[in-house]
Amino acid sequence: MTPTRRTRAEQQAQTRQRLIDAAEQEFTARGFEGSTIDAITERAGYTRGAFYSNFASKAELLTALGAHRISSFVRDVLPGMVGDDASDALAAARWLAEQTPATELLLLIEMARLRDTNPELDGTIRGFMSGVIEFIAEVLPQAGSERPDETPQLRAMRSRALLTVVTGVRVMRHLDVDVDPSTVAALLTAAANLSPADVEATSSEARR
Amino acid sequence: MTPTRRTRAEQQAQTRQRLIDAAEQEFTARGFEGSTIDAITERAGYTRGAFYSNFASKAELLTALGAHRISSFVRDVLPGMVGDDASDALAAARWLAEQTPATELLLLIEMARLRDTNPELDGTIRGFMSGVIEFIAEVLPQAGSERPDETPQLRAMRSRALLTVVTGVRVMRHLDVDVDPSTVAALLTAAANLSPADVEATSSEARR
DNA sequence: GTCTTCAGATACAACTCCGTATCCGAATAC
DNA sequence: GTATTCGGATACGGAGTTGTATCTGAAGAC
Repeated sequence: MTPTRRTRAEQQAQTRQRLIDAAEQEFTARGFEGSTIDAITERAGYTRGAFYSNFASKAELLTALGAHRISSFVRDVLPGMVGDDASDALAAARWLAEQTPATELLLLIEMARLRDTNPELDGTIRGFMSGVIEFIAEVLPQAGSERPDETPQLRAMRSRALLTVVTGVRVMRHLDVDVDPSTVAALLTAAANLSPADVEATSSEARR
Repeated sequence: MTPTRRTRAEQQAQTRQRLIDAAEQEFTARGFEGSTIDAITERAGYTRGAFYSNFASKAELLTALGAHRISSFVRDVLPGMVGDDASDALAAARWLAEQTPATELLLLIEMARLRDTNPELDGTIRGFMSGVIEFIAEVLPQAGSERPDETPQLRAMRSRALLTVVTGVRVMRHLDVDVDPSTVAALLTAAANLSPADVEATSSEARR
């Protein structure tokens, strides 16, 4: 059925990966403490023995999962979100609306809550976020390439603003609040086109 | 030490409230499944007996906590966030930045994750969100009262947009990403001043 | 003042989960 | 082909958690 690996190293790598995948599903469905090692291994098609010969503890599995998510999210998901087809803000908004529940985001939030007891997660989270922000900053200019005045700082600022909006939308969706695509699109373009002038303007304008 | 209530009803109400407060701390610190009834009751200064004579299960306590949070957040926290002193967007942004970790938001996210196993949470979440959105919609006009063309729909739209941005910022902060106050301020005013024209513009503008 | 009721404490039984210790069988080395 | 190594399975002890069942002391009724 599944193409069986041959060498021991390949075999174990596959086992390890399946455990990580299963853990992601369990974690997002039941939370970290809510997930049991038995449930994870069973979902992956193994027993507890397989788990303990690959990881020392549940926390270590979480760390491994975080590291795995960093790369795959930046490589596979983000590009469709900011670049390419989504250079149109409205398209990006629709893409956001159609996305399946924000698994990695919820995972990140959970990891953040576990920082106190598992300090090693701190680096994982930080790495993930800076990776995402850098990626967005790189892709951003394509959507507004007619503006040559962009400093790296400005791009970074716009990137963070964009990520903030995207995150907000995803959380709202997770909380069953509908934000209609045109609103999302408007927010996205506002974030992507932030300029120092805008920022100056805000305080005086709102101050009436 | 603590002013002791007299009647049974008052006494029990106090106990119940203390259990709810303790539960909130435990839940936000360790998550729902991560918290034990023993830890909650002990933190509140009671034993398991007190718990089971006030709640049928941990899930019921969570629901009670959610209901309690709905009112207190809308009454006590939100006003400082959108109205009054914060009619200045920059002030609102700073207020956001200074806020302690977004306890009720994290609680809400956790509750959303538990929807599948506890369907009654669905109504709680929905009630909370619509309450917040309505509140923002009511307070909003004060900040931009010179615009008389506001339809209820537009106000609702702006309210949702604002809440989206606020939520995004709070999550970013929880994930240790700094979004500087001026950026937040710019996003907030953009959200608060959304107009149908903006929305129309986005698609064509971004489409180049 | 006596009796009743009930909030909360204590004790207990069943269950679940974790981690280790032991075992098995198939790749690797020779 | 035989010996060895090691990924993964099985078995078990121990700790922690939940829910119930029973008990107690003080508030309320009369």
